[in-house]
Amino acid sequence: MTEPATTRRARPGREPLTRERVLRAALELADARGIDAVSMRKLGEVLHVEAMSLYRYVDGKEAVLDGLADLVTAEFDVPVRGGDWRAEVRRSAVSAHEALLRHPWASSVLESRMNPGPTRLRYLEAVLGVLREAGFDWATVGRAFMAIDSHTYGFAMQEQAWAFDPAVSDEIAATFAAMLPGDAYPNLIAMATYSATGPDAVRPEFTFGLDLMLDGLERLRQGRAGE
Amino acid sequence: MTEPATTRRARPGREPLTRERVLRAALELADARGIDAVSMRKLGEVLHVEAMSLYRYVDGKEAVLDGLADLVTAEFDVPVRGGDWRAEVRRSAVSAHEALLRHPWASSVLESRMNPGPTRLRYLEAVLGVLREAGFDWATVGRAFMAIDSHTYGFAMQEQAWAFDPAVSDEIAATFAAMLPGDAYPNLIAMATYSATGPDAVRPEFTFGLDLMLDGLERLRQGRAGE
DNA sequence: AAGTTAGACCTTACGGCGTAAGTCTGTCAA
DNA sequence: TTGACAGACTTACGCCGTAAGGTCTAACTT
Repeated sequence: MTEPATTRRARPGREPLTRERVLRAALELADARGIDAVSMRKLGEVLHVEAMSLYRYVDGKEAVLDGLADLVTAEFDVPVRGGDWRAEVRRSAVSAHEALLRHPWASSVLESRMNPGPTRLRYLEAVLGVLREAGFDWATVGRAFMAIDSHTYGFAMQEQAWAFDPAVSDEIAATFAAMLPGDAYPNLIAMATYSATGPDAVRPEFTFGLDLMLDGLERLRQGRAGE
Repeated sequence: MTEPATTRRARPGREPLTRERVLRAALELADARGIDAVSMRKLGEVLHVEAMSLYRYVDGKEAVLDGLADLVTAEFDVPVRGGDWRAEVRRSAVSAHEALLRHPWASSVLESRMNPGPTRLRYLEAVLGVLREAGFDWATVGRAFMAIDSHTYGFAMQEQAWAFDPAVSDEIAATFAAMLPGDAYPNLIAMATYSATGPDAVRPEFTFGLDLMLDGLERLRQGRAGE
């Protein structure tokens, strides 16, 4: 698509639209009313513009989602070289997870995006760099990145799928017990009971799986160092 | 919705519709033409029925997706008690991953589903049982399950996002190098080059992250045994 | 000053979607 | 014979993304 070059002309009343303004509006819309509310028409409405006008700044709906993905990715902490690889990778993963929780719609959007945006590329570059610098060979770097990234996105999505209405979270166990065919699911019921009773006893913990993998990687790294 | 009870009457020409037939048709449609092709109208067309007729057997589009999710979940190997917990959990995770690859549309559908279906509940029950039997406390069982499941779904989705057209996979590196601003992404380019050159050198490997976590869990379990 | 131009925006239209509401039509129980 | 009713069809509404083309206006020519 043709970039609208430097703004030479502007309408009197309104400040001019830009790709940036469109995407920012989309982000607000998604945060406020969910990802399904992000339609070209509603987006136009928010910007006081007809839907079709957006197509001058954005290649279509899919491009809006790509842009949204990049905006959220920009909230990830980028790991820095030269430090403790494990701490850096952990920090970036944790921050990514937090960003995904801030924007509940984001996990599914980010995860289904082919064609990474510039921010994603920068993030990728940094993580690969840190891992490589830590001494992993390229094959392991690739696998480690895949594993950590998968866990991050996958976990955030699962968290949302399990996010029942918190108002009734105390009653989940009871509901479950009533809902399920009698004694067919003892473990499920025990689990539900347990997680409902204790003070947030089994609140999902992103770092559990993350640390399992980081520990394993570190062990792998030290094993290799001895070769 | 009111279940259509035992089939008492049937139209002459056609065999009667059932919830099962609807879902099976949806599965075929999704496999053949992608999840976006699963619309009530197209589904009706395939079944030689108007879209609205489907609503007698199925609560709506969302219920079709729920049903689809359950059908795919039914392809997962269920782990069995009494054996090696690690081998059983691994086998079930690997089979789940394979099922998700067989139905490329499935990861996103499964992952976004709240309200698990009966098959999912059975699967959950079995995995929880095996983990519990292995000696983990409930908190760890919950976290372990979350971690493994997240990795499974997350990995399958990532795999698809990275699945460029295989016909051009040799040229990815070149494309990348040309596409990216010069020397800003050295690691990315090195990685791309590496994975493009070697004989499928960095083909994504689901079991890498999975084994990292299983190893960690086993270590954790043995640590606890000594208490 | 007048004419031209190009960017920004709007209008219309098409084909698709999910589904609420209502209608027809055979079959079977009474 | 009649009435109920399951199983299908019809119509309609308000969404959606976007192709194609039109219009307005500020700024640049000349």
